[in-house]
Amino acid sequence: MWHKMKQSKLFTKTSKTLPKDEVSLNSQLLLKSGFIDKEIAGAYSFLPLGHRVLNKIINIIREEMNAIDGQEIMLTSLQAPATWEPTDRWDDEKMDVWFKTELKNGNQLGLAPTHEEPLTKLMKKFINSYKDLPVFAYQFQTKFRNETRAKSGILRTREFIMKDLYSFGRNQQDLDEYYERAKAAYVKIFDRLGLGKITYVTFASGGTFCKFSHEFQTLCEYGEDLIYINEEKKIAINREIFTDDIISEFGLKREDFVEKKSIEVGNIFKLGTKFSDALGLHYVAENGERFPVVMGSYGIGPARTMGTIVETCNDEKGIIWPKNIAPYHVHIISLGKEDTIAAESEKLYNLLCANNVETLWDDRPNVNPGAKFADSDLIGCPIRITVSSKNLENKQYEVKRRAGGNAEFIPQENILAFLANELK
RNA sequence: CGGGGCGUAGCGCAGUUGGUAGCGCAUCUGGUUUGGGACCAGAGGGCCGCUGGUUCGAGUCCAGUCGCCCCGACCA
Repeated sequence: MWHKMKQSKLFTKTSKTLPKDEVSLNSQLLLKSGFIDKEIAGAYSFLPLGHRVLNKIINIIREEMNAIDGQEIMLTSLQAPATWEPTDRWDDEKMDVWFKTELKNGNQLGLAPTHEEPLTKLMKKFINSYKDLPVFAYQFQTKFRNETRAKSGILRTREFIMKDLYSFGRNQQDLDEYYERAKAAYVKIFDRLGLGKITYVTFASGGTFCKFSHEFQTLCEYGEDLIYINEEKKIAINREIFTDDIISEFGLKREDFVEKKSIEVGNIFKLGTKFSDALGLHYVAENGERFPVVMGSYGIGPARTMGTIVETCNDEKGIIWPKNIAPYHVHIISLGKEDTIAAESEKLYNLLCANNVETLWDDRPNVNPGAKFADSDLIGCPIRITVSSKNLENKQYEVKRRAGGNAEFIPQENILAFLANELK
C-alpha cells in the first residue's frame, strides 16, 4: 500500500456543494470529501481515499479470517442456471434479486447475489473423505442484487463487495465449534474497526437447521433495522423474532428491553446440510458410511461497514476516521508560500513516510488556510500537523487530533515518538 | 412494487402572460491576498433528461417515456 500522497497530485477534490437529492449522511460526507462517486442509483465507485479506507477494512477482516483458518479464494460472478436449479434458487420467485442476462448463444446467465451453490459445487471436487474436513473458505467478492429500492448511500446498493466465508464440517459439532470461533472473530473485527462499543450480537431468525442465526448490529439512528436490547443480560434480539414466545425463552419480559435502531454489518448462519443435500456434497466417514457435509455461512459487507463508520463517526465539519482505517494517519497542512515552509514540510513528510507513518501532505501553494483546515476536517485523518512560520521559529510542530481537543505544540525532534504513541 | 417529490452549465439554483437562457460556486487567464472555505478584472462552459404533440414560435403548455431522491412494502 502506498503510504504517502501530496494533495496537489490527488486527482479528487473536495466540494462545497452536494447534489440536492443526496440525503444520507454517509453519502453526503463521502461524496463531498471525494472518497466515492455515484455511478447510478445503488452503484458507487471508490476513489483513491475511499479505496484506501475500504482496503483497510478488508485487510482487518482478512487478518481475522486467516486467524480462524480461512483460506482465501475468489469465485466468479457469472452463473449458469444449472448450478442453482438443485436448490430451486434460479427461480425469480424464490430469489427475487437476480440480475439475469444471456450469452451470445442464447443461454441464460446470472450475476451471483451470493455464493452457496457455486462453492458447494466446487467443494465436491475436493471433499471426499472425513480426512478432508473441516475446511473453511472465504472471499472478498462482488455481489449483485437487483434491489427494488437502493437507498441510504453505500448502505444498500445493487453491487457491493461482500466477505463471505463458508465452513464445511463433518457434523453438527464441527459446525457449532467453528460458529463460535467465527462469532469471536467478528467481535474482534468490529472492535478493531472502531465499532466495538456500539455493535451488538443479536439473535435473528434461523432457518431449517437452527433456531437462531446471529447478526452484528451497530447502533445508528439512520439504521433500517430495529433491535431490542437487554443490557443486564447482554442480550439483543432482532425485531422479526421479538415475540412473546422467544422473549420468555430468555426468562425476560418485553419491558426488559430497550428498542434501538441499528445497521446490520454482519451475519453468521448455520446452514446445516441444506446445500450439501441439494447439491450432493458428501464425504465418506471412517466406517465407510456416507454423510452430507455440514455447512455454515458468515458474511460482512465491508462497504456497508464503511458507511456505518461514517454514519457514527462524524461532526458538523466532516468525518472522524478511527485510526485503524483512516485513509492516512497524518495530514500535514503547510501554511504560507515561503520556500522555507515548503522545504520544512517536505522534510517532515519524508521523515514520516520513511518511518511508515501514512501521510497526506496538503502542499497546495495557493490555497488559503481556511480552505486547507476545512478540507482537513472533512477528510478526517486522525492527526493534523500544521507547518507554519510561527511554529518553525519555535522549532515546533502544531499537532491537533481530529477527534477533538486543543492543538499541542510538539518539539520537532519529538514528533516521531509522539506519533508512535498516538497511533499505536 | 405502491405513494410522494424532482430533472435547466461539473454542483446549487432562477427563468414573469409561451418570444430563442441567466446568477452563485467550481474551472481557466492576470493581479492582489494567506491561521478557519479571500478579493478584483476578464474568459470558457448548455440536446433546458428524452420522444412526440399544440403553436408562427416551447425551458415554459399537453402526452408518453427515462432517470434521481424520499416514505412504505420487500430484504439468509
